[in-house]
Amino acid sequence: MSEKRPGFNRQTGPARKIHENASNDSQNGIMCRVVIAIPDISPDRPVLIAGPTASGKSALALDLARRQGGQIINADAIQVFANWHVLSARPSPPEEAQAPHRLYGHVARDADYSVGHWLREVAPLLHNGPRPIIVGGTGLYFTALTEGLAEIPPTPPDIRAEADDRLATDGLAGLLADLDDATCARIDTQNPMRVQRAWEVQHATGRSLADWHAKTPPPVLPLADCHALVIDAPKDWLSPRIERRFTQMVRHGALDEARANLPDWDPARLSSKAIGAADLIAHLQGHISLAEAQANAVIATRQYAKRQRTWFRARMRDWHWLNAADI
RNA sequence: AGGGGUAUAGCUCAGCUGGUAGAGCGACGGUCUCCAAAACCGUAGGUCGCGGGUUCGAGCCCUGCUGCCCCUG
Repeated sequence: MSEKRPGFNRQTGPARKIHENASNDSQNGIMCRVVIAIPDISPDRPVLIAGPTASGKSALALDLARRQGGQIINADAIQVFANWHVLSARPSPPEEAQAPHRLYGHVARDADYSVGHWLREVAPLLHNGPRPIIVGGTGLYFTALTEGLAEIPPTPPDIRAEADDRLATDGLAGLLADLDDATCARIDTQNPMRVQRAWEVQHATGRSLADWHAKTPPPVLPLADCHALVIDAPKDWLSPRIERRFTQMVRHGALDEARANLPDWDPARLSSKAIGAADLIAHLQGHISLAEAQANAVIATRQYAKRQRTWFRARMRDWHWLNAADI
């Protein structure tokens, strides 16, 4: 009874309702009554809020900021992009007005971005300005923040292009041939992206990925120094919300947003990977119906939520788990 | 009503001249230290519409029925 299943190892600290209020998300048109039961949160420690899409983490963050003060910092790989506001479920302007928001929509749609960029942008914010409330669904970002990330220089575009080329002509084997055993043992050698990453690091820096990893610096924000909250959102609870939310997105301008991206649409861009983007574009191009686009997007979102849950369960065992239905 | 076609995994479909079924997608589980709303790995689903018959053996042949599609009237 004391041994809980891995991934459901919730801490059972002193939980009490710290507030109860109703908020009206004017942009998304979603009325939500927020009643949360979380442990004591001191107003001067950084707060981390991770959770699957549509689990209500943004509302929780905003609520905390309004109540205790603090700046809300985005930890979502897609919400950083300027071109998808509604579709990426970014806080609405009225919401953003209620507390300082950082790292939202500040990256151009054709720009590169990655954990490294993010970590470099977050670090200075941790010691300047109000208490950080870092919220998002990108597990890798949180892990990099609290467990450390090797300080590998960004991959130059020409190296990336060379790797793309090499992969296209010689396949995975072509890239693997250049890697050392230690690196091969460390990565998924069947995964083109991981292999390419290792190859790029090797070629751009002259050092192996395994070597860089071995010299990972200490984390920018150790878990012990903050309140780390993960929202546990079971599939059956989350799926209907995902479906409903996409309908809301369409109702609130997701199609117009897609239309604005249509003229120079490039599926290869990172910002184009926003779930639903390609589907809405396909619909605007007359390839599929809106219903199909919607169905595809909902499926992709559910699959994404599953991957998030898997990451959280595996990597955030020591975080404080909150039941989504309780917040 | 007559003629033709079709009925195989949740969905879309493969299955050569008969030897007890496969794929893609979805579902489910997992991996992941720089494209992570990405990429990858694994698992489970089928009394082959129903009933007869031929055959050592039928998803595949014959036949009756039922559903759906097309054509003619």
